[in-house]
Amino acid sequence: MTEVDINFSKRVNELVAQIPNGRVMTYGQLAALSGSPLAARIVGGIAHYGSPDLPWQRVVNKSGGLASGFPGGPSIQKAMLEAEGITFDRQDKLDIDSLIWWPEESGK
DNA sequence: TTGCTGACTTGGC
DNA sequence: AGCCAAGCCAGCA
Repeated sequence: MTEVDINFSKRVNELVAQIPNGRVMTYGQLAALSGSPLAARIVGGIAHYGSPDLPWQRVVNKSGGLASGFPGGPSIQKAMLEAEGITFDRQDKLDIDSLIWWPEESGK
């Protein structure tokens, strides 16, 4: 009955679903926003065993690189992000500093 | 039921 | 500069 009723996975699930087009988020951010900044791994687990309908391709690691174990390979994720309007500085690296998105920035 | 792995992050050497 | 180890929580076997 309270906001704490939301589970970790549910919280991450909602956040990923709210990522706008042309923006990306890091696992650490999703984890921190979900309540545990060190639970970045859990976000990945949720991504694999969570809702496949969410834009997990917009979820990247803090290194500015793509996620690991992505279905099809990082090249697929890169192609998806490029289709969203994201530009890559390297073969598999993106400008995380410019493409990173925060839920509080959604109105800023 | 318990145990282990896992789509990561950060700090220390 | 790059590499190693520890920590977190949830889902599957």
